[in-house]
This record gives sequence, C-alpha cells and structure tokens, in this order.
Amino acid sequence: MENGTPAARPVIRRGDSRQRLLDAALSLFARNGVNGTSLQMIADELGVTKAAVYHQFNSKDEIVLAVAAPALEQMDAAVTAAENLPTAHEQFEGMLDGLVQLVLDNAGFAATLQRDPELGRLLRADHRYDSLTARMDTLLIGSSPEPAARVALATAGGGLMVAGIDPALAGIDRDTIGRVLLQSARATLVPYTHAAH
Amino acid sequence: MENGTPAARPVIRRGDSRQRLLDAALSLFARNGVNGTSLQMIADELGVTKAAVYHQFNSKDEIVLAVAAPALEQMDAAVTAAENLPTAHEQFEGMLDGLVQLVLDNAGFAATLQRDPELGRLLRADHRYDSLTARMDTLLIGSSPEPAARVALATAGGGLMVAGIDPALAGIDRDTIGRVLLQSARATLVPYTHAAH
DNA sequence: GTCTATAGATAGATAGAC
DNA sequence: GTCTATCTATCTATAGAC
Repeated sequence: MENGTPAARPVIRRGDSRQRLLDAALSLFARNGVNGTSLQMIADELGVTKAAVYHQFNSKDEIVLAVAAPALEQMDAAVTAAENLPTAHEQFEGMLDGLVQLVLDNAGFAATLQRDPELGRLLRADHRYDSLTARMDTLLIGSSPEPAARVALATAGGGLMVAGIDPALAGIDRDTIGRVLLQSARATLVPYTHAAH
Repeated sequence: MENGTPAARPVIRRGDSRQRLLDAALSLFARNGVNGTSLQMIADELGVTKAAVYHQFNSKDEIVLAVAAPALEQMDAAVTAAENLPTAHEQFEGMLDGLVQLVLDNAGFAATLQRDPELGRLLRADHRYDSLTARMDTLLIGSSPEPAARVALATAGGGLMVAGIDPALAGIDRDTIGRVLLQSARATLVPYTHAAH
C-alpha cells in the first residue's frame, strides 16, 4: 500500500471494542434476560475481565440503555414517518409496516424488551420512550380507544415481539416472518381502529 | 364456644402457609421475573425469614415448578378435551377456547412464562411440557406445518400471553379481554390451518 | 413453623498498576 | 484498554435452637 495517508490505517478501528461489547451484551440479554446476565458473563464472552467492561461503561444500566438506543432511534423514525403520511388509513398502515420492520431489524432487542421487566423499567424512566409509545398507539388505535382496542393493541404488540424470541423460528426467512407478522397485527387491530377503512 | 369437638378448629388451616407462599411467589415472579425475585423478597412479602421458606421448599426451582403446576394441569385438561372432540374444526376451536381460558385463569403465570427464560428452561427440562405443547400445536396448525404456520402460531401464542402482563389492561373485564384474545388468535391462525373450514 | 447464624458463591463496582 | 486485587452487598442454601 502507498503511504499517502499520514497514519497507517489501523486494523482495529476505534470504537470497535465498544460495539463488540454491545453485540455480546445484546446476545446474552436476549438469551438470559438482563437480570440473568452478569457483567462477568459479558466479560467472559469477550475474553476480558469485568474491569475492562467497566472501562467502557460506568454501570450495567448504562450498557442496557446503550443496547436499546439504536432500536429506540429506529422506532422514533418510524413513528415520525408514519405521522407525516397524508391520510389516517396510510398512517395506520405505515405505522404497522414500520413496526414489523423494527421488530425484524431488532429481533434480539425485541426479545429482551418483551421478556425483561428490568429493561421495561429502565425505558419507562426515560420520557422519550413514553412519548414514543403514546404516539405510536394513537396512530394505530386513535387517541381515545375503547377498552377492547387497548387489549387488541397489547395483543398485537405481544405477538410481534415473539418473532425474535422463539428458537423454533430460526431459519425461517425474513420475508415470510414479516408477511405473517403484518397479517396478524392487521387482523388483530382492524376491528378496533377507525383508520383502516 | 362449645367444646363438643375434640379440638378447636384452627383459624389457620393446614397448607395455608404453603399456598400463601406460592401466591406471593407468583405475584413477585410476574412483576420481577424469576431471576429478579430472591427468596429474601418472598420471605419479606410473607413477613417471615428465608429459613421459613426453606422449610416448605428445598430450593428456589422447587417453588418455581410448584407455581407452574396448576397451569400445566389445566393445560393438560384443555388439550385432552380438545383432542376428544369429533371434527378437526371443533378441535381447532376447542383448543383455542381452552387456551384463552387458560391464559385468563393464569394471567400471572402466563406473564412469567412469557418473560422469564429461567422458567422456560425449567419447563423444557420436563418431558410432560414438551409433549403437551406438541399436542397443542398439532391441534392448531396440524402435524406438518409450513414455516408461515409456525410463525403464525408463535405470534398468536405471544399475543395471548401478554394479556396478563400489560398493566394498562388492569381493570378491563374478563369477557372483553377473552373476546379480543379469541378473535386475534383465530384471525392470526385461520389462514394457516386446514381445520378451520 | 419459625427463628438466629452462617457458609460459600457471586453480584456490581472501584483503585491503581501497566 | 486491560489487568490484578479488593470492597461491599446480596444471593442460594444449610445447621441447629425454640
């Protein structure tokens, strides 16, 4: 290689170890839950000691929140995009599409969120998350839903989340999973939304 | 009081403390997960010490399995009842009905099962559970389901389970929840079952 | 059935050397 | 960025008195 660049390109990029840590942590969280995953397990997975983990994050909670961040950003983008669609019907369908993509792109995170009370508590402590879910709910079942609609929303959401959990679903192609998830969520919600007509 | 009976009827019946322990444990498991619930928390909830808990159960796993037992028995009964129905269509609908009742009757347990990897592992170690779920799956989507049907089954199951989780659903009457759950599960599964015609 | 006391392991977290 | 070493708190579980 030529020496036109002032410094040789390092084989290990900066921030790589941080990302490797987050990947390992998410994988362990999805399998064992947040409470079932110790910092020792994360360190072992990376082949380092706990102290090395603490060099990059000040606490376990910080790791959990860093793991959640990308999914929350994608969720924010999906909600905002759906809100900007012209008709209520398109908003409903757009939000549904975005939600399925979100789950497919973040299956491990969805599994963790669905399963772990600890992650739910941490997220609910953040105002952004509360606001996001409220906006999403409005797009799907309106701003003053009847009780049955709230049950349907929880049911549809729960059904979506398991796509990343069930080991029996490993090996099934993304398109098939996405198609079924979309059909299921739509069929569950349509009787209770005013926007689907 | 008269002394006609040889011993005064005790105010606290035998076995009550065991049942109180299981009730407290399930409540804590549903809120915090199995891994998020220590024996100390269970003892505190009952106002006793850990040692008193260990007098009734030899290990934490034993408590978890004892908490799960009633739901597993009800599941067994529901599957068997559905299998004895005459037509495939009635078996499908009967299993769906039984499943919804199961979830409504054991909301706390369903929440725990859905969320906690630890409980799932413990149950899967028991052959009875594996066999039960296999029989249930066959009633709902047949014995050699296509991939999409397996996704639909996991989705419907996940949707059902959340009925006991979401705090936002507290206060909604049982009939409403049951009706929505049944509609959702049926709508999700019908496109992929051969028994629904 | 409930208690005190404790064992042994592991949790999250910190200090300071390299 | 990674290490050794260590702290404190808590965990599951046991022993033995009342």
